[in-house]
Amino acid sequence: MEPPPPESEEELRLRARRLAGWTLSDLAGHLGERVPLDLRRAKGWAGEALERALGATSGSQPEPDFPHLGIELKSIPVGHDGLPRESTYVSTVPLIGHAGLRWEGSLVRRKLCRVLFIPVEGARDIPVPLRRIGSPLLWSPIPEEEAVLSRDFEELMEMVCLGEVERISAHYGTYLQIRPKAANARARTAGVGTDGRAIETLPRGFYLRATFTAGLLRRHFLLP
DNA sequence: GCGTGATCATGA
DNA sequence: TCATGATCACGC
Repeated sequence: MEPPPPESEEELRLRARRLAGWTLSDLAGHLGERVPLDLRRAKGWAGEALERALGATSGSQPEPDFPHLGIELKSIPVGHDGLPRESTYVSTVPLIGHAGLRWEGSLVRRKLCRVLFIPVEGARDIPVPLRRIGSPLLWSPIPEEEAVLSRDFEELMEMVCLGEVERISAHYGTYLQIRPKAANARARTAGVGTDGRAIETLPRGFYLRATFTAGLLRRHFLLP
């Protein structure tokens, strides 16, 4: 049910390809689990179930899901048109001690360097157990995409380091954006305020815009 | 609280 | 209608 980590990229591709066409009910049965009938209290279930089925070294470590292969796994909820319904979480935003952090040395780059996207039907009118898993896409950013991602990252991190975290909204960034990533709006973590003073602020995460991932899927599949 | 997996719910 | 800001669960 839960295989060891795949030994090669090819093995991972084959495992993912085998899941295409399965429903979430099939996936749960394969893993010996129950499918949640409502995702409101199980938002990460599909993504975590795919990790288990593919042999990702689970856990919440800040590194790609398949560290030995340098591959990050992302399930992506798609509508009836096959296009993403949601943005994609990438990683936590380092809010302190990262002045001068460049794209090249970032966790965001390490994770986005190679990503296995697995589309999953996400239309709300399809009961969760009946939602189907799609064909996987092993993606790496083309130079033009990486250039934009790199610029977004460095511009956003510059704001963070200059003490402008509180001024950052999800409107900033072309492909990459910063949004809250916390249990609730009262959560607090250490950050830098104006004048470089320490502040307590809402934890944030980097996300890929849905319009960006839509572009990826369009490039590789026949989509509107 | 942190970092992971994300989707929900509502205001624009 | 859709993206933003808010929220849910889990292991540690």
